[in-house]
Amino acid sequence: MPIRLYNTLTQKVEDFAPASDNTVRMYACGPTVYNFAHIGNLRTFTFQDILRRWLRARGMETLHVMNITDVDDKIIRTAVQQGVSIFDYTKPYEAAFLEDMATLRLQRPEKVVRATDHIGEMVSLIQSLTEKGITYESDGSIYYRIAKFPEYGKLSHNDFGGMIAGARVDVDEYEKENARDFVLWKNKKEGEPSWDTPIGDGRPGWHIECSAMAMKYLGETLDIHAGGVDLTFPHHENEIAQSEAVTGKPFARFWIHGEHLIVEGQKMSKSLGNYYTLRDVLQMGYQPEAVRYLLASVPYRNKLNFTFDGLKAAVTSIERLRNFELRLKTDKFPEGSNADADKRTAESLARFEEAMDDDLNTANALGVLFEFIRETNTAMDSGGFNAANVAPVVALLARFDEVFDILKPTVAEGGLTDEAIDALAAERVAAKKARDFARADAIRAELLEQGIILEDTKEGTRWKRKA
RNA sequence: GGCGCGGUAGCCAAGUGGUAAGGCAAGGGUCUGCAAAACCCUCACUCGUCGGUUCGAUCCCGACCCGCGCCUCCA
Repeated sequence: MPIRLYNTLTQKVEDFAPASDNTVRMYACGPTVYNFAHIGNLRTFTFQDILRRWLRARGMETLHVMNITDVDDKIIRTAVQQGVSIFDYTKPYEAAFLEDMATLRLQRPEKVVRATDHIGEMVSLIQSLTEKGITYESDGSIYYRIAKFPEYGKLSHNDFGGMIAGARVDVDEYEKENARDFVLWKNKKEGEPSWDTPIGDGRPGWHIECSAMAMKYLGETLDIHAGGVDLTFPHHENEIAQSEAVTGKPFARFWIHGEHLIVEGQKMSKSLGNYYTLRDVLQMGYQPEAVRYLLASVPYRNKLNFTFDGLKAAVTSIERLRNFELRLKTDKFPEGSNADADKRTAESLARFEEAMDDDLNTANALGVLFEFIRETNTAMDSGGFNAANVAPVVALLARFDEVFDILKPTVAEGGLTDEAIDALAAERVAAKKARDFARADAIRAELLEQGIILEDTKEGTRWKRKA
């Protein structure tokens, strides 16, 4: 079965394959770097990560471009206020964003590109639009006349036809012919950064950057354009208008939108005090994997209710998965092979993949895996699992972790190394053997303080890091 | 008003026209120097409400109630 993805454009789940060769050309709207990313932003980027990882797991190559919006009204306003250049203002947030991505184990897209490095491309695109008679100028700014693009509204499934006639003046100081017309190039304002170009001294509007950068790196028709739901309109609608008016070709074959995250049942906002960055959550003592697991566990088209109960549940779930992996790798199983065990593993792998193929149904995929783990644990307890059955299970877990990536613990800086833990664990075993339980318990307590849990099993003592 | 999404056990959540996955929590048990950890078992006659279609509906249709998103910057 092919991978099936929901396409906002057609409002249907469709079979997906790249248009040409084996490379998926995808563009994902990245962050505006005026602040630290919050967990809501990160939910969207986690969904994009799951998407790209699953495409790759299914044997495709990805050419994934993510933009960094490093110029917009908010950035300019704040930078001017602080008396720094927009570059100096955005630079640390851009770095922080890339750091957060790495912390959350979000794979780096093949290309991460800045808006301000592509002013020339944007200007060319605006010039092409002007040549086609789609733009108009007002007060030194250039606008897109949506009346010239009859398909306007096809992505967000809105009919704007009736509104074209009712020309209004926008509330800001720019004159527009139609309320829906949007700015491509903003005239320079005194005291604000600008670029002196053939179309004037000014700065780009928000929408043009994505069209320009996407087409520069990925060609006129992308396989996938992804982003948060809120971008569907107007941002993505405008991208379509800009790009297709110039090329006459579909801008993207698949439009994939990730739902938002809410916090404790409410929209996240600073005024409600439920606004969290990744850094905030990690400071509370949670591991990045727990955040990643929680963000990935709800299918991307559903709203995700981020709660601390949910985060704790994620921690415990990860432990269950890791415990199983640990058992698989440390238990001694009888020689030979059990046919039922292999059959169960093969079927679970197939069901896991089928769930992921089904529009990235991560909740279902996790269900398959947990059910498999319970059944396999039972088989292990009752002797229905042999040494030769281990390898396929290891492969199944690897397949799972290829996309979820939560099995490997994050080792804190300055924490105990594996070798140091091994040594202490061995010392405790010796103390136990000598029936020096006081010493043994002391070591156990000491390790626990460092987040290391010791487990005495039939095969001996093993240890693990707390999730 | 327009477009769209959702209401499944204490919480999160999958799902199908044929009688409810999974995770967490809770209760019980196995194991153990004690403990911890681990593992196992139990846990929705019921899927917002009311009608309809059907041999049969949580899943299809209609109405209604509730919550939410977008239509303005926003992941």
